Amino acid sequence: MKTKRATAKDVAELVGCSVSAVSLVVSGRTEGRINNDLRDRIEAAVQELDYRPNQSARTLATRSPSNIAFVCPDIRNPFFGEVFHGLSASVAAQYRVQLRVPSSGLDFGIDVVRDAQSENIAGLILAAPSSGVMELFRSTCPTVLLEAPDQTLGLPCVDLNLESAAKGLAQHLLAMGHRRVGYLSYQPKKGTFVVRRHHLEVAMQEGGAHLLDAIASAGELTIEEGEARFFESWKHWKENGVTAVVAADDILAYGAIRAAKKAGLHIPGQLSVAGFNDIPFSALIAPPLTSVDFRAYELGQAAGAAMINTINGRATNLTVVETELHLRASTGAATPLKGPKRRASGTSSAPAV
Amino acid sequence: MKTKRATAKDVAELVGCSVSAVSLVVSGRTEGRINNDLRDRIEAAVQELDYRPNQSARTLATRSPSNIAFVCPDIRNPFFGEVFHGLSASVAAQYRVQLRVPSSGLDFGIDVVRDAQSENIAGLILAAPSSGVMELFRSTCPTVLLEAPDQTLGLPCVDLNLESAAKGLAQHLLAMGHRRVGYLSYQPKKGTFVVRRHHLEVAMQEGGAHLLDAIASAGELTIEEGEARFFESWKHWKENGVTAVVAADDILAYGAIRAAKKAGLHIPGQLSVAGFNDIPFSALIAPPLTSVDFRAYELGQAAGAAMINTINGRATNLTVVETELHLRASTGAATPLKGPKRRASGTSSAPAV
DNA sequence: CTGAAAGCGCTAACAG
DNA sequence: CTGTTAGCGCTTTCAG
Repeated sequence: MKTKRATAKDVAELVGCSVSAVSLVVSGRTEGRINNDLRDRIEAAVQELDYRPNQSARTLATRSPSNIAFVCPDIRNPFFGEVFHGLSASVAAQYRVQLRVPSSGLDFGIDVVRDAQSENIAGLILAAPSSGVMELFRSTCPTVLLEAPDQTLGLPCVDLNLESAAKGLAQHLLAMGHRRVGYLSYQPKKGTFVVRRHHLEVAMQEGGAHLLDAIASAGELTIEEGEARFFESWKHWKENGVTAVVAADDILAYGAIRAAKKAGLHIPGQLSVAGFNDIPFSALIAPPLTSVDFRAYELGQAAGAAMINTINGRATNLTVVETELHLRASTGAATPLKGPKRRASGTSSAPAV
Repeated sequence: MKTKRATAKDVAELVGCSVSAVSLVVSGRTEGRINNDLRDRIEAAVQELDYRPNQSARTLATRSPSNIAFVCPDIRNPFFGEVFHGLSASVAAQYRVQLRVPSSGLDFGIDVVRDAQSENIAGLILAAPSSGVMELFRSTCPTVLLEAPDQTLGLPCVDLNLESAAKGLAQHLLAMGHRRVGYLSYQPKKGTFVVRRHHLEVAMQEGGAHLLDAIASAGELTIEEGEARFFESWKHWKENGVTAVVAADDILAYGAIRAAKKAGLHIPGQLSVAGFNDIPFSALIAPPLTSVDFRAYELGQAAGAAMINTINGRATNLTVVETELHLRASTGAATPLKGPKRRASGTSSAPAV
């Protein structure tokens, strides 16, 4: 069963020729080098032995690796799956892409990056790297950063237009009359999350509104965490007249919705909820979630294109992928209120749909 | 910037020693071999040059690869992300795992498998391989199959207990009075889906009920496909008195729910819906979906364990991971009906929640 | 047209 | 204790 994998030497011995001949034949550069008879015999032997060249050895010899590594924090998040898909498709003609994620926990550390670097890879893509990782990072091959605003290393980046995303969301909420908005954050030190919150806050303030942070930010990107952080913060928010909550990511928003429902709040009657990312499930939950579409597939494609350019020495500094706000039923008009502070005592129970 | 990666030779030259010395030092086997002074100087040079051994070259030399490849159909499906996570964690002490997926399309072909095999890998894990792939497959290293019932090659397998899953679901539906159940299938030639449907049908029949296939099975695992197939089949189902629909996967069930709602059907009042997989979002949609939990993380862990065993020559034939039925609001009592056939003409519109 | 030889970066015997 | 040698599987000059 575990037939030892055939090597070029095996083929050569079977045919009675040299290894170089089989090398030429399998790589198809037979033109004017190998006569047709020999070629046919080699090809037959290749078939028979099911020989396929050892890619690692080939890479070692040619110094032209055939795969690029994609490192991301958590592949369970459908967002990264979609990014991976776009990336993979856009480089498929020339490279295979292999995914690397932390074996456990919430985010990748420098170790995962170094593991990837220690293989022979043509390029490296780092998705949403933490500042901790970037401090320790040393480039050893063409590298592209994805979703890494604030990282001022000279590396090519592909970022989302988070400013327009946040601004769009803010304007929507402002137009609906929201002046006090709770914010459920995640990884407050990671560039992409810093920026989301920042632009949202700026835009809200320009509209004369305020962002109120949750008591604590989510430690993990799970529904449960979103739920727990919401419960923890709700008293504080309620006392300060919060009429809408924005979550740093849809998954947390799901948790917020669940918690709000459990607390007997009607959405959006008593509380509006919105998120970032717009993963496909956001349109299906109850109520459908207002969210900013991050165009994950495009992001992956852009990363692939940037990678190819970088490998070819035409490094692009920064690519920006646009985002799109999707308005759904989870956001609605703010409950009318009089002063800047209101005591939303109890709940005037509208049927929680 | 793109400082050429340092090699063992570079380190040796800087220190003025042989490459073997640095090899011994970096791999920590310095005991009684290298004197402390030399060791320290080498370590200093390693630091200075930021030397890290080329893993591919090391593998080539030692013939003991350090990573295992995981091939799966579609990483956008959170199920596989979770499996990957479990797998990754369970082999972390000894191996890194790298993911391989098709660059586009819905399923991996033999090409993806061969790409993986052509690297130096310690093991290969194939998730839900199609029969087409398995026909062409030739093992070149320890291989473990995941979710591959019906594949009678002599390879170690990790499967779900699909029989108890389907039986549990059937019994639930039977108890609720359902006698005509629509079935929304996906990839009807892939082992895992064949088996899901089969056991469901058998269990339904034992209870005197029938499974009615959709007009066509879903070509892709997306909400849209589920929706389209439902619409297409609903007339047929309705005419035959179908009171519940089971989807081969939760994602399709989401589509069915959306379609049913659009058709003005109340769930579960007029139609019950259930799925397989129980991805985390299933508890959040409206209405929450009754589904069979596939324990993705455990499945991944089991695959990791089976892999380790196989590598160590103690191949396990088959590992079965249990499943668990989660009852939620999407399933309820069948609308009372008189004969085996009922004309559910129109819709007595109960408010679609 | 074809084979022998060198070398990619590393490790593992074996001498000194 | 340390360096030299050989070789992992492949590609690539360079002679013949």
